Amino acid sequence: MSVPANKIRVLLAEDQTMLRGALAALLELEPDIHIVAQAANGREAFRLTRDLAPDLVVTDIEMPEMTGLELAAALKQSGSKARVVILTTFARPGYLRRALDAGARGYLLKERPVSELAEAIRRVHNGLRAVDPALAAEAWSADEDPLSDRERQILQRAGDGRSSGEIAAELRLSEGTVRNYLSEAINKLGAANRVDAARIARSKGWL
Amino acid sequence: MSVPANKIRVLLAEDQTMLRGALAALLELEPDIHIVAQAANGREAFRLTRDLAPDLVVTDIEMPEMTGLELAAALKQSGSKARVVILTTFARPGYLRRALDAGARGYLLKERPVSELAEAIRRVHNGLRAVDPALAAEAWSADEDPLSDRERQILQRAGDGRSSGEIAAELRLSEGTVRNYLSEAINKLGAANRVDAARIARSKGWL
DNA sequence: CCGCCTATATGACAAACGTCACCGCGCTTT
DNA sequence: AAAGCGCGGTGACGTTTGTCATATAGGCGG
Repeated sequence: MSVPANKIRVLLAEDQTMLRGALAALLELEPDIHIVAQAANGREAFRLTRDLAPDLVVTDIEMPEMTGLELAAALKQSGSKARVVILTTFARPGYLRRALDAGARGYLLKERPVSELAEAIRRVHNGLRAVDPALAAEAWSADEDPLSDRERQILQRAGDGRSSGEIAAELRLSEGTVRNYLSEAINKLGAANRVDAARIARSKGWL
Repeated sequence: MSVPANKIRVLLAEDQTMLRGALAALLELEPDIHIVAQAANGREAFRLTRDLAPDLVVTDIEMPEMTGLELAAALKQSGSKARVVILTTFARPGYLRRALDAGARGYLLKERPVSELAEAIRRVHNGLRAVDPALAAEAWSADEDPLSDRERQILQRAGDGRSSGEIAAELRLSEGTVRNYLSEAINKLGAANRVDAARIARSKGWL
C-alpha cells in the first residue's frame, strides 16, 4: 500500500462537542489525515461537504436537524464524491443495513479505540470497506424490519406516551385504525403491548 | 495561581472506549495532568481508586455495573480523598443535585470543549468547584424530585412496557397497589399516562 | 395508650387498549 | 372485467389502565 502524497481531507460530523473536538485533535496528529471542517449536525455537514468537497465524511448517526443516515443518503443522491464512514454508539443491525443502503463505506462503533477510526478512514479512502466485523456477522443473520411506514410512524408516537386518539388526530386517521396498526405491530414484534413493541423496535434500529 | 510542582494524578472512568481513549490522550498532553488509570465502568473505577489513590476521578454517569453517581457516593462513604468531577451528556437538574449530594466537586457536560475539562480538573484540584454555569442556574429554580422510592421503582418498570400485573409480581405487591402508585406518580408529574410519566421523570433525571 | 403517618390493599367504575371479523375503495395484474 | 391487494375504517368484545373512596396494619412521637 502506498503512502498518500497528500493528506486525506476529512469532514467530521458529530454533535457532542467534547468527542468531536477530541477526535479532530487526535486525527489531525496522524501524518496522512487532515480535518478540513467540523459539523455539529447533519444539515451543516451536508452544506460543508458541498462547499469543501472533502474526500471523506465521518459522521455520527443520531444528530439534530438531520441524522447521519439521512446525510449519507442525501450525499449519495446529490452526486457527492465524498465517501462516508458512520461512527455510532449503536450496534443495531437495522442501522447498518440502512447505512449501507445509503452508500456508506464504513460503519464503526464508538466502542472501538481511536486507532481503528484512523485505520477505517485509510481503508475507505483506498476504496475498501470498513465495517465492524462483529456487527457485520450479526447483521447477516438479523431479521428484516417487518414494520410498514405507517406502523413505524404510529409506534414512534405510542412509545412516547401518546394515546391512540392523539395519534389519530395528528396523522388524520380514525382511532380504530390506529389501534389496528398498533395491534399489527405488537403482533409482528412479539411484544406484550405498544410500549414493549416500541422498545423492541428501537433496540433493533427500526424506529 | 501557582504551577503545580507535580502533575495532577487523574483516574478516568467512561464506558465509551473511543471517548475515553481520546480524552486520555489529550489530557496526557497537558503539562500538569497525568492519567494514572482508566476504567470502563463504575465498579472498576472504585477498585482502581482504592488501589491507586489518584488526586481526582473524572467519571461519566451512565455506565454499566455502577453509575458515576453511585461511584461518587461510594468513594465519599469509603473515606477516599479523591475529588470527583462528573462528566456527562445530560443536563438534568436531578443529576446535578444528586452529584453534589454525593460529594462531587465538578459537573461538566460533554457539550463543552475538552479545554474546559482540563480547566475544571485544575480548579477542582485547587479546592474550588467547577459546575457548568448554565446548568447550575437552571438547577437553582428546578423542582425537587416528588417521587417516592416505590413510585420510582414502579415507574421505571412501567416505562419499559411491563404491565401492572408483572410489576406487582416482581415487587410482591398487589396489582391494585401498583396501579395506585402509578396513578399517584402520573398525578404528581402532570402526565397523561404511565409512559408519559416515565418519559418526564427520565428527562428530569429522577429515574 | 392515643393519635397520626405511611405503606399496602380492596372494590368499583370509566376510559383506554388490544383483538378480531369484516367492509369499502382505489390500484394493479391478468 | 374480474380477481387480488393495500390502506383505512367500523363495530363489538374482553382486558388493562387510571381514579377514587375507603380500609387495615405497623411504627412512632407524645
